[in-house]
Amino acid sequence: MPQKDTSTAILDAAEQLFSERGFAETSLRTITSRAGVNLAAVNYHFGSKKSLIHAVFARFLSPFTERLRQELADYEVSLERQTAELERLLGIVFCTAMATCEEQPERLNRFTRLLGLAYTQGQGHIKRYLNREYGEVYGRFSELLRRSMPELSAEELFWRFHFMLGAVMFTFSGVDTLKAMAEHDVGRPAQTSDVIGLMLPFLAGGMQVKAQLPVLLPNTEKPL
Amino acid sequence: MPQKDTSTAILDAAEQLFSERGFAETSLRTITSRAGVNLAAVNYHFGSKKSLIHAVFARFLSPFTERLRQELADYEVSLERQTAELERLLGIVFCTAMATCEEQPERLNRFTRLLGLAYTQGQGHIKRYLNREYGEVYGRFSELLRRSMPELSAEELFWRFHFMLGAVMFTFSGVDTLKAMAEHDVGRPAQTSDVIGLMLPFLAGGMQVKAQLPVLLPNTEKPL
DNA sequence: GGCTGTTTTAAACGTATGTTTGAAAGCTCA
DNA sequence: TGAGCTTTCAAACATACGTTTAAAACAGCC
Repeated sequence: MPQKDTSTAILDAAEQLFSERGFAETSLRTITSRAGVNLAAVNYHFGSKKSLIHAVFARFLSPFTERLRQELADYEVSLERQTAELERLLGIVFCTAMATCEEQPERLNRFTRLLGLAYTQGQGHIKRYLNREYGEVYGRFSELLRRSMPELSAEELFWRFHFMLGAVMFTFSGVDTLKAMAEHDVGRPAQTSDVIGLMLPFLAGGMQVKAQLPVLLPNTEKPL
Repeated sequence: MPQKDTSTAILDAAEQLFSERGFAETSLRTITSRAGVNLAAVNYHFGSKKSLIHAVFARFLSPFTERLRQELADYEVSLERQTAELERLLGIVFCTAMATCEEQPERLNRFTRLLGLAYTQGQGHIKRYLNREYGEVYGRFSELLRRSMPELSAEELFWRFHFMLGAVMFTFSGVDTLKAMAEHDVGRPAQTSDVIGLMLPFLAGGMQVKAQLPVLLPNTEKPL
């Protein structure tokens, strides 16, 4: 096979290593030696480590957001004939993500993990980059989400949306570890699509549960 | 006021800085200068950066797990007279956490963020330490969780538990940012207890939703 | 006051990192 | 073939890090 070009060798190694160890914990030397290229190649092809990180995100997110923009537009049109439905909207996002890397399903895990790292780990420049570059599609999605749950107050929608985001991010961040644990505990191996199948009802159930004031502090009557 | 002891000054600074930037991104020099102590003090009092990280976790987790162990034992006893109930069990964990740092409510956010970082970020030694030191209480909790949802298969319970964990971790990891966003978007400030109040129904709703095979791939009939 | 053990300090050490350099190698097209 | 451009390479650079050291400052106690 024709050996792959230096830039993509670097991107492949970086994507995998970043997702395994985080950004700060992965050195350019580790990346370049894994990729089988010279250390200086990163600075030659990408300029800096920061730009390499951005490029790793862009390689996945650009095709993904392109597809998603289209899918959301179609969905928006379809709303004129049928009613908004949460699970369908969420399904679109998952399907678009899976379709974006259908020849390498493990990339989906790696990538959600990268997104989770970008959100939780410091490295403010990543969040700024993502927002600048892909913030618009995100805004369109959350508008459609709002329309699919018109009975929810803005406040409840905001928080529930982030609860959902957390469940997704966290799960896919550690999905390989979790799959191994699941196989060990439960005795049955799981595929990514199985996990999504289990997650969708959970998310929809949490999003659509009737709002209520719960007994916030069950134990206030006993001495703490 | 009597200036605080060197060790706790270091722990305070480390707890805050780690939770803001992550472990690898926070240098001992930043920590000691924030704490107003000499650089060598960390190695003198804690031995190494690793041990400092462990100590940061221990300072919160030891009292917390101590309380939680007791609360769970009480709950277990109460199960002999009343039926298991998910929201009550979850409420116990939240309340115990809030009670552990009731004079400094912002520590709860910081701390969940640290736990989230420990889970998602590499640094395998942290996970090993946490499991070794506090794994037992976790096991007791998950057993009680199982009992509160007897109708769920082991597989579904496993995954739903981690979806829930993700929602909690992610939310509290970024709860300060999220509160600010919420105030900006929704116009109403939120307290941590408000967030918990909104989260509990979401979690319970997702956990208890009737299992079903959803239309996994809504769009398979259209060309991708 | 002077001794003993503890704590603090400034300085240095060794190592790892991201980046730069300037020459060598490879490639394209006339 | 050979000029002109792109790409690779080994080496060095500057900086930041965690850790160690040995002397100074401090504390408690006889």
